[in-house]
Amino acid sequence: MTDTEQADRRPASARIADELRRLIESGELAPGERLPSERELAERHGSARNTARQAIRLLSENGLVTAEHGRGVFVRTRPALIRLGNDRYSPRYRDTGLSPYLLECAKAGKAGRFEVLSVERTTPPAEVAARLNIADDEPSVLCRENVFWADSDPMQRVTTWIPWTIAEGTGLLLDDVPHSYGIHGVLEDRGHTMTRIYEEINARMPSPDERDRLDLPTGVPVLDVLHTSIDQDGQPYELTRFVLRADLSGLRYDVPVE
Amino acid sequence: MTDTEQADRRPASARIADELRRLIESGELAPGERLPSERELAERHGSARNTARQAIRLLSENGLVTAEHGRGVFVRTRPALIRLGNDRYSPRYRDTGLSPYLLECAKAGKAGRFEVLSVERTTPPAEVAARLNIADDEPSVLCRENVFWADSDPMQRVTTWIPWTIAEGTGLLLDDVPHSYGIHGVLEDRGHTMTRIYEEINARMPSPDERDRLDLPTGVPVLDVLHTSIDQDGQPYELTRFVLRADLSGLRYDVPVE
DNA sequence: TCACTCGACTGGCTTAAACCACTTCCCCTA
DNA sequence: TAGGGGAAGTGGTTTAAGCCAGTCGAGTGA
Repeated sequence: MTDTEQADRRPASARIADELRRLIESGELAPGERLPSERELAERHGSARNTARQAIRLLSENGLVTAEHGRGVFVRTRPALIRLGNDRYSPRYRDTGLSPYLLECAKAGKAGRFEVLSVERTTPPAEVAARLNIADDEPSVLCRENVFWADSDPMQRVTTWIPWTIAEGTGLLLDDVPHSYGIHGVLEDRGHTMTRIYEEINARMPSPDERDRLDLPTGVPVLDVLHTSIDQDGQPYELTRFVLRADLSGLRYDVPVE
Repeated sequence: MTDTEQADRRPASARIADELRRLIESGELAPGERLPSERELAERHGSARNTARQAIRLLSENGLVTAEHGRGVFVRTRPALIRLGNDRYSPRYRDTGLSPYLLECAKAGKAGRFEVLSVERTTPPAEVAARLNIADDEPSVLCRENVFWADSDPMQRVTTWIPWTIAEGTGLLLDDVPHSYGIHGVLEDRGHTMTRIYEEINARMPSPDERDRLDLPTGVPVLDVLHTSIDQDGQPYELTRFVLRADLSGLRYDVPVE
């Protein structure tokens, strides 16, 4: 009784969302399956289409469904995590000769690759210059922008800033970094040892630009990760910022028990 | 020209959102300041109120503004990060005698405290039992639920499972854990040394329940963090899950350069 | 057989109007 | 002076209608 009363005083959109949520969580609506259309949901509940739309927005914000323009609204499939731990440079990874991203993709049966958007010598933003401990009034950093793909999904946007004094002569200006371990592999080959000294992780909804570039469905937050490393001399040598979709890729740190 | 054309073919709500975004990023609308009301925005742009509303939703999803029922829409203040690195048990923290959360709150000039929601001996969920390497068919774990407050903001929801064999006799069943370093301090006092072996971080929109309990404004994602630790004998001794609002608390790992 | 077009369907955006719920503050009363 | 009531203003929800834009398949034509 109390339940019914409580349910009835809630907004209609919340009630529609609850019914759909129940169907999804009980498995009656399987992952990947299409929900009834907005118009059908509205008619079925005797509501306006906007009310059904609001219900779907609620589910979408909860990560249960994803809307695709012209196709329909679909139940989300379970997230596939991508490893992104703090032991990124540990021997466990180095031994494979692959970057952690490629390695995780391989384990998940996906084809991973970096697409280079741009490589250029630029003047860094003030915050980047400060963290890299360099002057920000001259074009003193190498800035690389990549997109990492897992199969056909754009997974993360990566921007890396490296002091020009470290980058010059490394071949990092090429579109195709000649090392399957990526930039870090090239730098290690040149005698640099790297230590992570700062990492910052935030979650937020994507900007329209990010939504475009990462091809994000509605309601998917992004993880915004920033980290810096120093080399063996204590000099900051790299600042990297990732923006990655949070539904297909989480962050994982997993130490095997020996 | 091209810009204008491009802008004109975009939805009106996106254009309103862009103008507000510009005002916010340029500082003309300062953090904490109130935006024009939906009705005023609509009239000013010659649009319907719903269109202004949609614009605000876009900004809200991007974490730029937050809507408060009956009061208005406000520019977000800059996130105050809470440290949550993998060096949680390092001497740097131990020396202070405070848990990392309390320490970070102190540094940020906020009063942090744990509110205990429940402490009980229960049967763990299957996944928890598996990670703690115990049988899941008897009430064999201590389960604690806390809410962590920073000043008057409910910041994170914490659930901790500890094998009963480890928990019994520690005083962990009390509402008030007798140690400012928290559960981990109590366990360390009893001779346990802990090592983080698994950490998983995801971002998603909150469930309605979480939105209630954490008192979340619209458009704020949560970070969902799960980790386990082992003791000196290699036995899993703890599984903790945090759900924390992503706008007031990020995750940070910060090693000072010596 | 291939390529294209078109129609039916999907979600996305907008309008205009109404009512509800919450907050704030002012004014009036006890 | 302290408290309560109410008005005004805010965001939240809903309705009903229309048009736009993307998807997909059936059918047509070369």
